[in-house]
Amino acid sequence: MYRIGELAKQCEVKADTLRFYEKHGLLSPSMRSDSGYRLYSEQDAERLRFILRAKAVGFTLSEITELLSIDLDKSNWACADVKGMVDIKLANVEEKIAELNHFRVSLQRLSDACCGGPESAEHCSILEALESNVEVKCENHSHDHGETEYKTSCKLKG
Amino acid sequence: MYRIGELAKQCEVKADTLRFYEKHGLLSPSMRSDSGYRLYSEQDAERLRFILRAKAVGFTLSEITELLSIDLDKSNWACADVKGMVDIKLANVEEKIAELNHFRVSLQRLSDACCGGPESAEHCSILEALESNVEVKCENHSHDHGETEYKTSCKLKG
DNA sequence: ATAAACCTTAGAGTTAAATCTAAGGTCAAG
DNA sequence: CTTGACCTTAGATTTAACTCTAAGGTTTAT
Repeated sequence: MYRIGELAKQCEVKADTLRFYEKHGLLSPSMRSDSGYRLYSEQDAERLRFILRAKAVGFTLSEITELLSIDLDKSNWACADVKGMVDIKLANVEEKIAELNHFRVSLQRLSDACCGGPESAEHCSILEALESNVEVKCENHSHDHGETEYKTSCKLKG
Repeated sequence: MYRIGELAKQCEVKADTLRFYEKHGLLSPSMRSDSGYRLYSEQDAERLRFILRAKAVGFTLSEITELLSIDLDKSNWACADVKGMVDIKLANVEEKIAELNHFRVSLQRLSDACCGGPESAEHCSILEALESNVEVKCENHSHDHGETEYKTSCKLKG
């Protein structure tokens, strides 16, 4: 039997987290000591590891609750059910990745459009792009800082 | 001048959101009507569009607050400062993408390992992977449901 | 016997960005 | 003159997953 701090350390979580999981029905210690300390069995520890593995692949705690209840009652569930959950989650994750990729591309464009030098930001392409509804379309840019020699290889398209 | 609902509709946000932005110092209407209604100028509307564009590339509201204050005081900032913000955000977004890709790969492996059929989940590879510290290593799998003919092309590695 | 390290509880706080509620005032149309 | 759509405010709620606080009890080592 492990006390809360022992199990926490072993699984690299905080004792707080174990209390939190208990409050939310994910994991309860199978015993209490005479003085009321939580005592976790090896089975409890395994359940915790299940939870942590499921977290590591991206499931939320409420999804994990569902997975745990399926796991305890496997014979009443089909593979299709379990795979369905994974596939929904996968679609979910792919959607978030797509959104972030959109951010990434836009940010990269902004970054590429700006010289990043010590010049005043008065003509900064990034700020200009945010000010007007303009799409940054290129990769290299030199500001017009009133100098006579520069190359402008960047086009803004409204 | 636009009333709150008009500007909200025009920019496809809720009036609540505009009040929220005001409370948090991002956007205040330049006037109030005699009866206390918020009245937004075209300049206010432009500021809102700036905010929404910055949001669309992934900046948080507090980052946008910073961008707005730079934008209003450009001459005291360098391109490097602005590009720096974008690059930090970009790194940030790339980190999140990497994390989600990790999830995606793990989920894909789990999904591929499971037949997804109507069979009982008693021998489901997904649940087995979550139960034990096993890595799913392959793409195709048929369960051993006690049948005599099947192919197991999936290996689990402990 | 006392200090340090551990444990208990209930409940509040954190983060981000809204969203909602209640109770009421304003305005234009019919 | 009343109905309905709009507006006002302050403040509570939402979501997820913790994290922290306060006030106190237990264990272990010296």
